[in-house]
Amino acid sequence: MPKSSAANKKIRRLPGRPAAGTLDQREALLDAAKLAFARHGFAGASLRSIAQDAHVTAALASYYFGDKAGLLAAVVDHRVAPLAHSLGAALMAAGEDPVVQLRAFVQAYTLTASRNPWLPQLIVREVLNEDGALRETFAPRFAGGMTAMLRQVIERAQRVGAIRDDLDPARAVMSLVSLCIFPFIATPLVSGALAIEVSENTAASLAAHHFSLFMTGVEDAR
Amino acid sequence: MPKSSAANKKIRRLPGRPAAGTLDQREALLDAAKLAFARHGFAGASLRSIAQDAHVTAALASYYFGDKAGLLAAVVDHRVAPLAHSLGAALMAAGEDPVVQLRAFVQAYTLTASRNPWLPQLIVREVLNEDGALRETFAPRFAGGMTAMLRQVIERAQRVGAIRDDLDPARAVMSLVSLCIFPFIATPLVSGALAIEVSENTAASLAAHHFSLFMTGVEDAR
DNA sequence: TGTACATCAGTGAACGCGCGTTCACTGATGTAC
DNA sequence: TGTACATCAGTGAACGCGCGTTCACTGATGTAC
Repeated sequence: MPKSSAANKKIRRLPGRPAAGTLDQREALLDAAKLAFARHGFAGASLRSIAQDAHVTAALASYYFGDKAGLLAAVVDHRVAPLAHSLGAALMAAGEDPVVQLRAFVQAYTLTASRNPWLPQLIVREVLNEDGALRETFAPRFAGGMTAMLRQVIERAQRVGAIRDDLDPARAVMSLVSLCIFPFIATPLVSGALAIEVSENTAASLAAHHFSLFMTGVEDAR
Repeated sequence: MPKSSAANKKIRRLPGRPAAGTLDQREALLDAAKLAFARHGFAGASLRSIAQDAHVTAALASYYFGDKAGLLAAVVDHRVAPLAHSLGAALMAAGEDPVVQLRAFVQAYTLTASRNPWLPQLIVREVLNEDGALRETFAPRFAGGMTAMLRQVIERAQRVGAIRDDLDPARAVMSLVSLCIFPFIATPLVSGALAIEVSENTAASLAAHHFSLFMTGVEDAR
């Protein structure tokens, strides 16, 4: 009769088919992977360390996701995509007024990023990578749609007279996105040298700062 | 008599002490390393591929710089530091008027970054890394000093009445830096989805956009 | 209800590979005479 | 000026290591009877 040896320092599963309902190991892997990829990059994060964080075997990652690239793709599908879609939804749900839409986007993004700091870090890291798998996957899938939406909103704001119409709308989108994203990827600079608190508590205040700086800098003074 | 075999496909040095004056192999290694680290990250760039780019043996990198971390440190010392110092100098040389100083900084940074796109990419990458060697090296050495200088200039602008004094100066620095740096690290987004040209040709125009957006967004409307 | 068995989720050990690093060695250079 | 030799910049092959991945195997589960 096999007996779980309590003498073992490590708690480890017995071989053989495990009890049902333990299938959230897949979720644990995705969570550990999203954090590790954001912290150390795709190349710098090893499957063994990710598996260890998830209390799981490294072989399980290959078993579930095929290979390391498949794990990254799954992180994008099941962790990044839902958040990206919810940002689009927040912009859409804000009504017709383009200024209100922009404020809603900035608020939604800032809150999401403060709750999930790994998100902008993972994206920037992998979009930065010239050979990054995400570069061909992510940019067209999310960044493309998101920036296109923002661009339309800004062009509408220009037509309505809320934003100077001599401003290049693409550059306006770029600047808005810069203001929103950068504080979350420059953490050591922001919370270190500048001593700014970036957290869920300060998210509303930070969003207000970014939105008002952008809108004032951009508004039609006529 | 040893004869350089012209039949070899690869042009390779003969063993033994080489002719004098070929010592720019060190420089070639630093240039190849700065590009590789910026493109693939510290973990993702191999010494063998860097050495190949520099037309040099991998063993030479260890011979010159001790180890891989030493190569990164040398890149910081001999490639990053001069550019960082020249930015500080540009700000200092701009006189007393804080608004003029800020414009000078934005112009100098934008021109430098458009000429050396690897610079912001390398910095963001390694400062992003939780275990990055640069995180403890770079942030205190450059980012700290640079943000402290900008902060002083902005506080002076507030005293002079050029910037609203209800604005948190640290947040103002963060936003200015966000506007300047982000466009150079989000290349696939900026030159892809947004179709914005970021190059030495457009640097002046881009700098003007960032400076005017920032100053208008931030100025004292009294 | 009890027993026999096919299924298959997950394992653990091993695989080859590319990595950073080391080191005995090479031979043109610069110096001593 | 010519020769002998110590120096040392750089090499190439080898090192051990950790990586991603594979695969024969395990045994609880769910099903058939």
